[in-house]
Amino acid sequence: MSDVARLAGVSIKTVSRVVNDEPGVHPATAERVLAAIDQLGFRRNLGARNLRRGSSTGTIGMVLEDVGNPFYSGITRAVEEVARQYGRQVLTGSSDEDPSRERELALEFCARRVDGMLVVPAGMQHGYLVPEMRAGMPVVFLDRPAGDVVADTVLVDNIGGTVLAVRHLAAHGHTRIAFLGDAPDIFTANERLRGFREGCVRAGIRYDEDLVAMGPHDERGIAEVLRRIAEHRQPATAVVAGNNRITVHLLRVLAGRPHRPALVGFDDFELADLLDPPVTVIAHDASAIGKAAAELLFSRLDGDTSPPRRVVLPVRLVPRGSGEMRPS
Amino acid sequence: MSDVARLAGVSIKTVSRVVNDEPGVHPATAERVLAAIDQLGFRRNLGARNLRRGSSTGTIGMVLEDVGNPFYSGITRAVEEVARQYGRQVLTGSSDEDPSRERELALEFCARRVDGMLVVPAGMQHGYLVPEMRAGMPVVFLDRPAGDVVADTVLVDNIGGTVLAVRHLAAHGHTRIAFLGDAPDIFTANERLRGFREGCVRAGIRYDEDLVAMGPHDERGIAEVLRRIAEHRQPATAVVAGNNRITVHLLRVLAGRPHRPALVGFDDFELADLLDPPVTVIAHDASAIGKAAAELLFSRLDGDTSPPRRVVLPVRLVPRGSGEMRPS
DNA sequence: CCGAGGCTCGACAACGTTGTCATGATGGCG
DNA sequence: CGCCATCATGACAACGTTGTCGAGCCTCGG
Repeated sequence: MSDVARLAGVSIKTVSRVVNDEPGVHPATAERVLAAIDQLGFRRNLGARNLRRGSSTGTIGMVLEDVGNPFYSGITRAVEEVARQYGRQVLTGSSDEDPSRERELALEFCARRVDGMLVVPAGMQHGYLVPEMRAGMPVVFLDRPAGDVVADTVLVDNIGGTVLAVRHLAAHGHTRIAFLGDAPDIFTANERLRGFREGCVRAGIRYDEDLVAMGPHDERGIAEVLRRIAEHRQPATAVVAGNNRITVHLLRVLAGRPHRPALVGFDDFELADLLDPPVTVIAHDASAIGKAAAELLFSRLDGDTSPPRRVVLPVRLVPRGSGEMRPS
Repeated sequence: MSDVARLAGVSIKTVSRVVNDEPGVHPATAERVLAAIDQLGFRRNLGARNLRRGSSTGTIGMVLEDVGNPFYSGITRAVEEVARQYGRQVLTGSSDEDPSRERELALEFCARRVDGMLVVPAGMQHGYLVPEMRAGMPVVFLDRPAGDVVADTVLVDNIGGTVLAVRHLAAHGHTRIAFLGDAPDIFTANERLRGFREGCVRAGIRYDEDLVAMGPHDERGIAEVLRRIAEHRQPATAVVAGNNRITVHLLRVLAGRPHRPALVGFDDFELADLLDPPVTVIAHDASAIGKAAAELLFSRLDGDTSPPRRVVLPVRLVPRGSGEMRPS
């Protein structure tokens, strides 16, 4: 900036005035300054600006599990959209379901003085965020609640969704239904298991632990589970898959088998409608989660100090065929 | 920081020494300082630190078309991975194929003094980056080359891929092949069209403009194009789809039709193998693109000053069935 | 007992920017 | 012509941090 000032024959303060469109600069002077800026390729240093003004950095941080997962990238996109409306940039980082990595990322964002943070919790301990939150940094948790702090949270109706799935299968005559979920220490996985159990109760079906597997989420593991379930004295005729990854892997394992169980998957996914049979799912909108969370965050930044909110977004069952098969 | 100093009864410089693990602080003093830091929830301000040290901000910027598109989110993930190895955070922004938005995002990143930038060009003008590049900021272009600056670029073999696709279809007896591509002002779309034409020449097939449609990339538009092509005196018996979005929309339009053309799609996509028939694609690895680009960027940051490189990543044809159908 | 040298620690400036205030020039008005 | 308001501009401090340098103290060898 001092280079620009020297070249234009003015003081740095005048340059500052020009780049900030402040009034009280003679048009001819402004012209000279702009020419100098152009010639030198000057770009003001936002870091220094924010430091001096004590204003916001114009960034928000987002810690999620894996940007590469379409579910989270849909969320990211929606967040970016909202952030743009509010003139903020988004810093993202993937925790890979590792609590210490989540913490590391979040603290790094804090050190960068983000205006607010969106977190998909990987662990159950979030006490490390308390100092920042007390200092006024809003934090919104997405998809899963925080372990040990009260804060705004945006979830989907995991229990209600799985109840729907079981009811749907039961309505088509299934009485032996299996549940394949993710590791039980993941909040959503656990909730969906609870929903599964409650769905069984409501549908008057016996809940059988032998038909439940939590954890395996690769093809090998799922094939193994399926084999075990098939060998049961009373095998399952239908399966509820606990998330989009599991559904996809399950489909791959089942591909080409003559006898396929009925299936309802949690999470919608692209091309589910074009498979054979089309896959019935519990659908919810990733971008709606991102949008709700981001808007909640920005309302806090706008000064909303009401008590922490817990938003639970609705899910809906999309019948496509795979859940409508009758037990053979 | 001065609060911490006051509370610990030391000067701010000593606090600085403690948070930076500098030697020469008495253990007892350090203890007091750490206690004060903990009590006050102090977190050092990275912005001020970077300003003072004149060092890098530890961030890189990434402008792409849409984080929500699995192709780009795969790239993003790979970039994040590499950035992490080099201790950098990633700022992302979606241009939505809008050149002015791309420019706005890129300049914003510059103002934040990112150490380097990855850009999926939306437009053809990148002169606005010249001042920063001259000032030493490395820029790597991904997926498409820059319009008017020479810089590192990572591409996939668009032409070779489409040539492969045509050869594959021709080998199965097709002589009337259609090409559905994206808008021709998009580099990849145009390259793939060139590859299509060259593929026709090499396979001894007549290149017929009536069977080419560039631009429509929603279901409605694609249905319309298909209708037009089907009404041709010599209709197409096979289609090459120019990218993953077009392939998916095309599949949806074709779903349930009795007579379906053979199909090869550019870009692989999840579940392509489970469709009926499974979709033959020209596959390339999104994460390989991101990895290559990020590594190129960091090699520049490490001081590599060799002339700009153009990396062209290979593609391969994955035969799955949809391209192996013979003309009826 | 003195000086050298090591160990702790603090005062100060500086990074690039902007807010505050002061300065000088200009113009209008009585 | 003198006064005051207005305009255009600059000098300076400050944001939170760290690099430089020097001060004070203690220890140890001569």
